[in-house]
Amino acid sequence: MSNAKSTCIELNGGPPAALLRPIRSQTLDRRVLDALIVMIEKAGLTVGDRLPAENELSNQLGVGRSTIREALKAWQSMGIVTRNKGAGTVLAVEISANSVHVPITLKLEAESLLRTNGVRRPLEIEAVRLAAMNATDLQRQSILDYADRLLGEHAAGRNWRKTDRLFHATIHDACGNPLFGQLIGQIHRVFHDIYEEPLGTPLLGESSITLHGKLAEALVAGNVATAVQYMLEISCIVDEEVRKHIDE
Amino acid sequence: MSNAKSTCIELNGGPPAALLRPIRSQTLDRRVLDALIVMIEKAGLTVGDRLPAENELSNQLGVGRSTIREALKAWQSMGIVTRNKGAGTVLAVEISANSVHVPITLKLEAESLLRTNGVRRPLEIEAVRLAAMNATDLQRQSILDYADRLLGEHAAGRNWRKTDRLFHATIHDACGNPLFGQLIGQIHRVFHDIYEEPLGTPLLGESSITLHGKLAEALVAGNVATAVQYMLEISCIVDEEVRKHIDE
DNA sequence: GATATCAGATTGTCTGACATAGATCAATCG
DNA sequence: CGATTGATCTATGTCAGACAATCTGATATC
Repeated sequence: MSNAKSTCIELNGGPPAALLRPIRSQTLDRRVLDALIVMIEKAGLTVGDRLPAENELSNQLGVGRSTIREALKAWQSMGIVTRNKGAGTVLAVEISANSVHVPITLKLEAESLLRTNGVRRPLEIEAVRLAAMNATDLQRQSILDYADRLLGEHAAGRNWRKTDRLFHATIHDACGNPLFGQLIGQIHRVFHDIYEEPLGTPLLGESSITLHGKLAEALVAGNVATAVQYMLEISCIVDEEVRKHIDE
Repeated sequence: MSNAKSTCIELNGGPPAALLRPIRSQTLDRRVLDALIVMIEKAGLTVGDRLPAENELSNQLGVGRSTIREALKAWQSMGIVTRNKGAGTVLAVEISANSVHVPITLKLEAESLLRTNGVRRPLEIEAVRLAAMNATDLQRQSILDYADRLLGEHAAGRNWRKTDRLFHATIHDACGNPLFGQLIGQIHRVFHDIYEEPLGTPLLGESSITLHGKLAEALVAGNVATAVQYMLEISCIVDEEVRKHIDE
């Protein structure tokens, strides 16, 4: 292996991962992050676990604390870790050596509420289409269960938001392409963080609840066109709610 | 310039007169970025312009250089600025006070080449659908022109990649929702940075060139269904190219 | 048992210093 | 005269040490 004149540990001999090379690692903080990924995987750290302290990383990797901080800052701004004064740095997403996190930014203008939903719509619809074709029996059963629970909770006047999230997450999972769940999830986070939380009111209208039940039935039955149609209607209801909100 | 005191805008709030104002102690680098946005807008800086040096920002804003660096690191990791040793920090995207850049990360696994194209497909198709319905006459003419140029360049054996980019960018522009262009553009960048550049070979097959011409005709004629169909075929050709590449 | 307090741990910030790569410009040589 | 080379300046990259602010957990107290 590469056991050259390395005063630092394995910062210089980054493993040339198979096929998916983690972008060009020339700057020091990039290599720090690469080393951190290896370290995290070796230690089996997962979401919620705490990373070693900055000073310890600094000693262990043989780089200054500022470099460690800048590397972690990059991860923090991308949402990969969360850092709290006094508490430490904790992992916020799953991460492994054969995955690479690509930063993307959405530039939102003041009037982009409808536009945000506009890009979410085709993604949701495609996810439903794929799920209706590819879902396993187990997944179809889960989707049905969540839909029942959703209708029940709504009828009982209880909080159905969490079940709604699980319902859609199951669909995204069933479509077979995890990127759909990732993208839609983050766009959903945009909705929540940028719009709902500051505005104080949820944008998801209750009128879509019954459509969720019909969507589940069609999807589980493999009725692709019908399921897609219901998903489209659900998305359009969000548009209406947004317009109603803007008018006020 | 005005007095130096006014440039030190309420970042520290004055240590002696520090009231109990900050209930929610926003982190310092966050405030640095907010101040930077104001500064950029006031100075009229745009893409390609250089920001003041770290030391100057440190003096003007009254915070340590490490804080400036961490703030800029966050912007760098989100692709908002690029930084080069000796050269300085330059703006990479338009930024203004009434826009917010939302960080999103795509976690790519080793086998997600097809999956990346999988999420791009519904976005491209929806963009074509919207463009076919909403494009202005001027935009339709541009799309036709670029398609002609594309076919001509391909027939002449010249490099047609730039024209291809312009062709699609015009469609994204014509769809009326700038988020489509943003998302697709960044996903395209993922393709290029992560896959094509390390692998050394372009994935866009030449067989799709003729389809571009048909797509342009259908789109310009407002024939929505036909245009969508051609866009779908183009995207599927990319899938085939990817599969061919994986088999080798 | 519940609360208050204290010590340790950890990130946030500042300061100062040096290293390194890009940019600029003048001097040199063909 | 033009182009290359070299020196110098500028700005980011990295390091080290220090203190502040805050959270965690254990201890002490009622």
